[in-house]
Amino acid sequence: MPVDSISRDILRWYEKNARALPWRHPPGCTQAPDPYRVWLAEIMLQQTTVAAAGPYWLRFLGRWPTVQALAKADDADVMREWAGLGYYARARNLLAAARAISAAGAFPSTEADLRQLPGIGAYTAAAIAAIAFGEPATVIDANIERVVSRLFAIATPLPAAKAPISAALAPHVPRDRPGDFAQALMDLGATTCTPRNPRCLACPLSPHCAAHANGNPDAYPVKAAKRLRPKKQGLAWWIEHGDDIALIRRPPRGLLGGMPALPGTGWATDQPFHMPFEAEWRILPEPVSHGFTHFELRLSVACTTIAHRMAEIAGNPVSWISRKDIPAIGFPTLYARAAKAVLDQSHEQVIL
DNA sequence: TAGCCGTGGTT
DNA sequence: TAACCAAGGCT
Repeated sequence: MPVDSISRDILRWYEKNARALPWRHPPGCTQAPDPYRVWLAEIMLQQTTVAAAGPYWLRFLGRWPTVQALAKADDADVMREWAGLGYYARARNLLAAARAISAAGAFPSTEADLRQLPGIGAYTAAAIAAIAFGEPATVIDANIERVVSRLFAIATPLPAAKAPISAALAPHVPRDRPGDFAQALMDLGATTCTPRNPRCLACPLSPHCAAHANGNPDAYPVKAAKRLRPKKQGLAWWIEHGDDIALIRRPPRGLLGGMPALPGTGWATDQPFHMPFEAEWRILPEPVSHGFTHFELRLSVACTTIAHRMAEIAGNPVSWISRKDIPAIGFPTLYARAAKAVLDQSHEQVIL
């Protein structure tokens, strides 16, 4: 079989330039990595930077060192540990998959079997199969899409370009080192074949690269135009009773699904403020600005103190949490910032 | 298919 | 500053 110069050159580059990551074995390592660790990393890394996922991976692994341990965890504990990382459906699917794997008695070891688990799609199934089990799967993530679309000057706009990209890459996957090959391409995309201003002079694949030869690597990959994000607004209610704060839990699916939250109005482009009951309300001078994937939110916060605690607010069941427990409640970032704004303000008043 | 789904860093 | 982007999956 002839030597594939593309896989040879990228693997050679990887020997010298692989990023040292806590879940990764060094290039050329003959010992297979623990599939649980690889899976946990891959889920956390979906649409998430290495820098953001790293501390979460270490904490999860310390608390739940095996898939069996994770399978026994309480849902609320897992959601609290995930708080701040975003895309909370990943955490719900992670736990569901852990329980399925634990019940099955063995970790799925093929791309096809991995693909059946919740939270594991085409990319993640191929990545785990290649990295943890040595299966010569064709791994395609956003980095590899960029590298391959430049390498072969594929002008079809994403996401339709996915199939031609996969077809172009598949013949180059080395059967003996598919995991290193995938990770090498991802590292190359992250450090060298970057979205803007790619460092072609430092790239081991530039001799093979059609976009480099054309002089316009920046033009790839071609992407469909994306819609602009609408601006929405809303009001959160910070309701104190003695030392306690009223919290709700968001519905199990959808935005911030299953996460603790402050009660409040809905969010919309022209959402009017209203209060859930008559009281003396004080509105914080500045709303909390928070960007979601498909809209931007300005969340104002209205504060009051009540004499008699209620079991529900605006139809939502309420739990009362002590002030000192707020930092450990596992708020998603939006509500963590809203709570901080309130607590910072009351702190100022004490000082003044 | 395309919209939904978080957050923080980079340019 | 605003847009872009990240080891995507689900419906």
